[in-house]
Amino acid sequence: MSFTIATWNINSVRLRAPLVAQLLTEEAPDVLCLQECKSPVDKIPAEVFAELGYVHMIARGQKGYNGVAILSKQPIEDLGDKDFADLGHARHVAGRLENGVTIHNFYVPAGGDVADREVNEKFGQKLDYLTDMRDWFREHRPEKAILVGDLNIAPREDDVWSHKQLLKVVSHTPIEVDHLAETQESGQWVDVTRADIPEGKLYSWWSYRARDWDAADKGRRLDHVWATADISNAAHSSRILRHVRGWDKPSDHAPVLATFDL
DNA sequence: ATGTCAATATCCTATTGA
Repeated sequence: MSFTIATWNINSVRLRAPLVAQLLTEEAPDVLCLQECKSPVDKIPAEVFAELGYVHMIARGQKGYNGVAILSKQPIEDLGDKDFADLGHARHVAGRLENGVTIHNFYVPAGGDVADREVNEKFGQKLDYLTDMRDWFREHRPEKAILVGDLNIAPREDDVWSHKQLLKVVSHTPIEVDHLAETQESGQWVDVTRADIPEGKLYSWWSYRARDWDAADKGRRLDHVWATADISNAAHSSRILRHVRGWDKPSDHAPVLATFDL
């Protein structure tokens, strides 16, 4: 069986429910993982998605900030969530499909503006969140699992528009890249997107602040699809839907997709 | 490159977060 998973930081699921519906209609992924829903779970417009066949949803939410949801055409068992680094935020939820595949949906803290935990508490929280992820996956070695989400780090030089100019910018600093690498190693996660598309610049986020995001093209690959080694070979056809960033009233993130033959 | 966008609280403007 082949199934396609998509991940998308939606930046308000209520405001952009029509865009979610458009993506579901045009791409028909089996599973869509959303981040930054910015909504309590009971106010997510699940009925809009159910009408399109996505009758199963597992979600965690809070008022105004954060929030993650997994929409699925197939039944998905709620495996719970973990409040990594004890921030009291809704940033993770996990589910299991009937084929036995576990899905982790993450929204890693953005980390604020200054890349120094001594003066910026949010940066420390981001590093602690990643360290807690690392320790947890060391303790609970994932198998037959997919991890997706807005990890808020662009690890490779070709994951950013200018490696040199972003070395001190939160999302691409060496300490963040190191922390992300340790998390990836602890779960023996394979970066599916880069296994599929190993060469060339690849972005999933473009700032709202650019006058012309498309022309400037100063993007970063913050959104990721990882899989454990036992199923990563089944992945193919990875895509980042850049054109979605150009939709009316868009999210600043584009959806990232991968297909697995399992 | 201090620009744009969204949610909230208090109210139609400021603050916070990204």
